[in-house]
Amino acid sequence: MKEFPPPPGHDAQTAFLLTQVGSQFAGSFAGLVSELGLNPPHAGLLRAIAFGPGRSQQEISAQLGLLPSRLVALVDDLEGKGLVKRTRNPTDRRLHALTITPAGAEMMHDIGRIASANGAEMLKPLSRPERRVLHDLLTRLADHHGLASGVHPGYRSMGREDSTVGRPGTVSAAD
Amino acid sequence: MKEFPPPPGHDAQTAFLLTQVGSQFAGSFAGLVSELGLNPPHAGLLRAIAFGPGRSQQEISAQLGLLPSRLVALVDDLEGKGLVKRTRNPTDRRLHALTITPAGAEMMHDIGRIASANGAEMLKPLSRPERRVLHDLLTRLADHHGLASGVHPGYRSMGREDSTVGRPGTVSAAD
DNA sequence: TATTGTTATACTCTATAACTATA
DNA sequence: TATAGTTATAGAGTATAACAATA
Repeated sequence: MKEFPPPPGHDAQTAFLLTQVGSQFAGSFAGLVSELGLNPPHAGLLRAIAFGPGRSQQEISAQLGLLPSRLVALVDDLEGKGLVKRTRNPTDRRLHALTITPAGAEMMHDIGRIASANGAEMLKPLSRPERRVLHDLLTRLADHHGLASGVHPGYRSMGREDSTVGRPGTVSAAD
Repeated sequence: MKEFPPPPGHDAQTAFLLTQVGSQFAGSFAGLVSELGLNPPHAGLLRAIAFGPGRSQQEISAQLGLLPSRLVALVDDLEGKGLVKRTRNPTDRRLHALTITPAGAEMMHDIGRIASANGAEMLKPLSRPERRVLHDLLTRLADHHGLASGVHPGYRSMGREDSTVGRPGTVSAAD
């Protein structure tokens, strides 16, 4: 079998497909978690707290790469729903340790079911071996680009100060 | 070789990886086009006009699935940069035919170069055969989910009226 | 004085609705 | 009256900066 080189722009098309399908998957997941009264940032934060309980808001916001002021609103939401709890650290009363409640653990379970169902539905057109191949390829891409496991890059802070151009750099729809 | 079934949640992890990597790619592309003074919606609109010139704003907004009022602002931006032109239809003076200017065609070329360079950079960890496999898998996923070729789902209108729940359904970071 | 968390504020993006002109 | 485009307005989402409590 002869190897034909890819046509010019092939990589661009592949990359575009990746953002297109990725956005579709994300939108589908967002629609499902919204039925639980949450949005994707909520789900990601809840997950971060569940997997590393007892940490301060500062630590969590640093891990997820979001602003402390934004974290406050998200934690407020989750606490208002009784899914997480703030506990002041007695030795340093400035720190608020974040933990999930039993209701939060249940919610995590529901989110997991939703995520599995969503993944199965979205990947339905691929056979199981093909899904494994896709998983392998995506894992290598994620590793190469330094994407922290379980942390969605949508959390990353945007707007660089160091850029020579210094354009607003809006991301909008393509995120 | 024995076939092992994937562990539970494997599909969910694959789907998450897809959104994660897709968001990374989209952000990288957004950063590059911002150096041209555009954002991804600008680029997508310019592309739509270039590939189907002479159509009305109504037609374009329907194709891309965005609101007419939003299209006005985007067209204003592109027209202000001299990349597209509005021409009133003499037979029905309500219609504005959209066409790209020579500068717009040049910009399309620049965007194409950027997209190719970005794609090549993002896919660098994969061999050419692997990129072809990835392209094939993604194409089948896109086809199955009815994603129009070249139209990013970020354009789709959000907020459904028909839903039984009727939640805001914010997409935010995960898009 | 420095740091954690919070609140206040502004800015961008997007969506809804009112408006103008053409038909 | 209906439609294409536009403008005005309001609503989220997000970022910056000021603030109070604690160290």
